[in-house]
Amino acid sequence: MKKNCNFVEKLRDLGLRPTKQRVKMCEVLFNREKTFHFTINDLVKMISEEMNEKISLATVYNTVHAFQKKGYLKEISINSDKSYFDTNTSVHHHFYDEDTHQLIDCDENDIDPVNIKKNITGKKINSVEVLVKVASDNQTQK
Amino acid sequence: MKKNCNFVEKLRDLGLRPTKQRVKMCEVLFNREKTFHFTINDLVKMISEEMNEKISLATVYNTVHAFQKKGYLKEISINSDKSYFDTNTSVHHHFYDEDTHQLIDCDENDIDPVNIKKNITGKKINSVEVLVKVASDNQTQK
DNA sequence: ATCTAGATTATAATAATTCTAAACTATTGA
DNA sequence: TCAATAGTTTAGAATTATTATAATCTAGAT
Repeated sequence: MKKNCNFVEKLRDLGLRPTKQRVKMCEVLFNREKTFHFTINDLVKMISEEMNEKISLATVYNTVHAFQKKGYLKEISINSDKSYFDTNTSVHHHFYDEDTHQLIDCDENDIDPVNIKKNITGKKINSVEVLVKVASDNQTQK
Repeated sequence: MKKNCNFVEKLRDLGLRPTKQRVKMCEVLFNREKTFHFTINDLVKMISEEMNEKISLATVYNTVHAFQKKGYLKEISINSDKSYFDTNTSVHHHFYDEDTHQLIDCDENDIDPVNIKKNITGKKINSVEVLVKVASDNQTQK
């Protein structure tokens, strides 16, 4: 997606102090061709394996939540014992494979735009997320 | 919704042994005019407050999951520290109020049917859920 | 009435997440 | 340049939801 980005500037733009840890996390998360989904646990592993770094678990949580609040990451609504995040912050939807527990991005053309005809009075719509749960053809629904 | 249902028969039909605890839970969950959403914690409270009964937490978990597996309850995909269940098992969608953390059923007419144009090869669609996150008009997105 | 598979229970264990408070550091401005 | 400070990181403890365990109990069959 982005290459050799100046994450220091990007962080400053978001109003986040560009600490060593945050810049490292930006590199792991955003210095890639493709966006992807992850859990906190995945991310901690990536940091230690890909970057050979150790960032405190508390900092990983803090930073992911800071990025999320600034709209730099998106949390995906799926009922699971853990939280899933997405580096793709554009409006898009997901397939969830109940066999493999994998999340797969819906292509823009896979699902027609969702038409909300009536909203709750006095509220504004922050997001519209579609989750399509799929499983093997030859098994009963979980 | 249902009144004076024979929950013993209903449980048997589902292939679940109609124990005292399961019948009590059916009464709390399904002996109402309206369907509703709850967490395990809500349910435990309802059992002790409305019915003046004490059912072990493990049994409440077991039973809710048994009901879910049999399609008598539906789990709602929302990212939260706890799981939400719905006594309305028909296909319908939800508003989630980020201010009050309340789940609200979408009326059948609030949202047009979601049109999935392309599915994952070899998989069958088990469910399509839309979650519309809303918040007060006069505040920044959470 | 007895048997037994399935259910219930209290409690322990696990796992994700948040809290805490001390140590550290990026930025500001003298 | 350097100290002040507000924001950040950290290890570890605390919290919370959920699942596992293993002993006891019970609905339904014989």
